[in-house]
Amino acid sequence: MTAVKESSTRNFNKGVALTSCPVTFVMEKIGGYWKPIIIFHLMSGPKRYSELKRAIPQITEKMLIQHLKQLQNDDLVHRDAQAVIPPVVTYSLTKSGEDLFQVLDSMVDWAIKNGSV
Amino acid sequence: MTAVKESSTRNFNKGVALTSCPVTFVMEKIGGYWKPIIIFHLMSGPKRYSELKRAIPQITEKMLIQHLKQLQNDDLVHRDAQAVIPPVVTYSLTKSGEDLFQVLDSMVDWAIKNGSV
DNA sequence: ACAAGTACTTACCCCAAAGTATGTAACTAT
DNA sequence: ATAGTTACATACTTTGGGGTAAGTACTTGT
Repeated sequence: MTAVKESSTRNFNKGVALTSCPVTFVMEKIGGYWKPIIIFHLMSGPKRYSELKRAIPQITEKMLIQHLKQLQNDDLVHRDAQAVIPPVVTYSLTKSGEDLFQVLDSMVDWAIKNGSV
Repeated sequence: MTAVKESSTRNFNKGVALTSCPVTFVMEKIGGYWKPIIIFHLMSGPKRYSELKRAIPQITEKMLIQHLKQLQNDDLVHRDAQAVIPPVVTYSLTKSGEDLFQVLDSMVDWAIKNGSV
């Protein structure tokens, strides 16, 4: 157990910045490499786990379920599992998840304007 | 020198995903804890280094200049230094930086709607 | 003489995110 | 019998972002 100072900036952020800065709030939800990509693929409709895997070949299975779980916890993605064998698990965006379209869209706009692709 | 496998997902991303996914492109520019906050503070006009420091008390000086440098390299922020003593260095948003307003704004919208603050 | 302010720089540490590799349960098709 | 499919789980390692602490050069105020 390595102690973390009570007064560290990290702790301060966890308590204050994350809840008071809306942009950081969003980053916490869709930040990282894979989340926006997963969300993007779910924008075109619900997908099975294996479909997502094929749609994003570079992602490892660990990263895929890990992020799907986090997205569920953040109520951006809904998981529907059918109790059949082989299992059929379908992921879809929640209302909050769908609402992210505006955010991703403005990002794409900016990227196009500013030298990407 | 620890070798990194040629075929690692990371390398693949550096070469492909970063340039082909606009959202990831944006994340690379404004991702992380401090960049959006710094940009936010520059939205209200040019600021001196020390002004930024006072405006964001939790940030360390190392993080502040580090990110200011990265923002310069990404052409989001402009640095203006006057050769006087004590030094006067002013940071301001470039056109690209100002254009980020739409992106940050849509993030704030979403955050308000979805349970932050 | 020396503290204080300005805009940094440098060395070092820590941890969480990301990646690698492998295993599992339950069934189906050959 | 055994290979394949589906949707995961788990142990281990790496790496980069972020943090701490301290120092620098130059000048002004007391």
